[in-house]
Amino acid sequence: MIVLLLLLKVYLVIMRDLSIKIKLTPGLYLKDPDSTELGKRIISNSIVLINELGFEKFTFKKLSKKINSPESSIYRYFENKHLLLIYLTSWYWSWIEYRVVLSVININNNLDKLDKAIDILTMPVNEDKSFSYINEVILDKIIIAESVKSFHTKEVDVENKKGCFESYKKLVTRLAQMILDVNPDYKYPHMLITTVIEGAHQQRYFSEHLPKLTDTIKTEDTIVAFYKELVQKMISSK
Amino acid sequence: MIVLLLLLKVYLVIMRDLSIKIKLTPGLYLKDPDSTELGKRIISNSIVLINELGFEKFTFKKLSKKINSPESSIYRYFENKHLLLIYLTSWYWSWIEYRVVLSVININNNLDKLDKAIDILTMPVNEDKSFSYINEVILDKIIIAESVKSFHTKEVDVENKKGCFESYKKLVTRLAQMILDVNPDYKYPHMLITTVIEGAHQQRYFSEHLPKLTDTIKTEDTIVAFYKELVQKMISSK
DNA sequence: GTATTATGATAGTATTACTATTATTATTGA
DNA sequence: TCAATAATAATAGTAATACTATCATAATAC
Repeated sequence: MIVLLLLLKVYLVIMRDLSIKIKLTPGLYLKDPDSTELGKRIISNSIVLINELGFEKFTFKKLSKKINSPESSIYRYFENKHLLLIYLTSWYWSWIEYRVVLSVININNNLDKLDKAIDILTMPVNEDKSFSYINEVILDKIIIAESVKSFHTKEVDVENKKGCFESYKKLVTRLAQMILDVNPDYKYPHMLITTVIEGAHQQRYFSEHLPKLTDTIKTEDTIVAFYKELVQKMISSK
Repeated sequence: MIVLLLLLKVYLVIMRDLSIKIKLTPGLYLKDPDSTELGKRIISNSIVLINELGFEKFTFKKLSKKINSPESSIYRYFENKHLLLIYLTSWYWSWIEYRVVLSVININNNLDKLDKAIDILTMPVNEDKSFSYINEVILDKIIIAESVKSFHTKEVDVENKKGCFESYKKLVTRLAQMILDVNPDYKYPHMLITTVIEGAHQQRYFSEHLPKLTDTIKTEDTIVAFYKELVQKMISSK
């Protein structure tokens, strides 16, 4: 009983610690949106609006109407909508990493750990985990539909130097290490992981919009199964 | 000797046939750019300019300056720059399919055929095959950097109905069939192929801009090797 | 209770993404 | 060969986008 309570405490501390840690590098914003009420309204409403309009048709003007604040106030938080998108994706990847860490903490077999982690990377987010002011279900949709745009720009090298993609790199690094923990000789852990992460998102997008490009079945989750098999076959020595 | 000449003739007929076949569905354009001098200048210069500026900063205005024709003339060929991008990617996938068909025609082992096809899907385009007025080396760069934007929009479903993505689907269907020719029991041929195609492009992009997300080595082509192994391991009936 | 900071209100600008109109060539076809 | 047709050029214009600037006001901190 005491052990259980202790475990629970460890959980909560980690959760609290990590939830507080979803503070992102200052290179992403002009003013930390997590530090004010307006900032939080910008984040939560931009998620809804980007999902509704798509990133191309989303503008700060429209967002300003939605939150009843002047456009110029939004510009005090983010240089432009592209950096806001990077902020959202960074938050997302940090949140995914937090969930990976949490879900793996009481597993002591490396293969099982990796398996659990792949689950989190490839499964869709179905319920809002009610992480403060961010709707994770909608954010997950945005990531599937829009996240590739965050790094497919001419500014990618400059932004990369500024640290804009650290959250994603951190997650990939962690998972690459988890692969190496299972098979220390495996040569391409980063390629494998990004193939899985981006591939799973891509397949989800295809199954909704371009079903001829995939083989998903409505009733069962073929995507998770496919990428789990992929990882297993690739890292099995021999 | 006669056999050789006959083979050559078959080659040329196929080449001519396919090269002529890189006429794309009329849903993509208002006026076929392949039918006029101006249309061809629009295509060839847009490839160069999109590569230079990136798709976001590319505009019909800037293109019109480059080709010394009014902006309104470009609008007579394409409704907007997004449909021009779809046109370019469609042309690209049709061209890739043409190369796949050609490279595989004199191989009679299904596994070797697939292997050769994966080569074409995953290798970068190094030399301009001088296909008329289109620079395939630069086009390949655009596809790697920008092609995901062609279908990651709110209009994807409408455009899909108009046939905008038929070239890509046709290629994927052909390769899925090639997988089934090797292993008729394999369940996810489309997923596997899109994972390979998009994955290879993604890894090339990462190796240039976000190297922490991949494991490529400058000296050798790890990307081709990685995805070949992936396909082989996935379809081998264990 | 003043200094600081955050937000609101308003205005303005260059560029983008188009549409429209008319003039001028080039091509076709009778 | 001349008229009709089609294609392009030249020019103008508009609403929206992507910002920047300024000043007033409200909230908070010391």
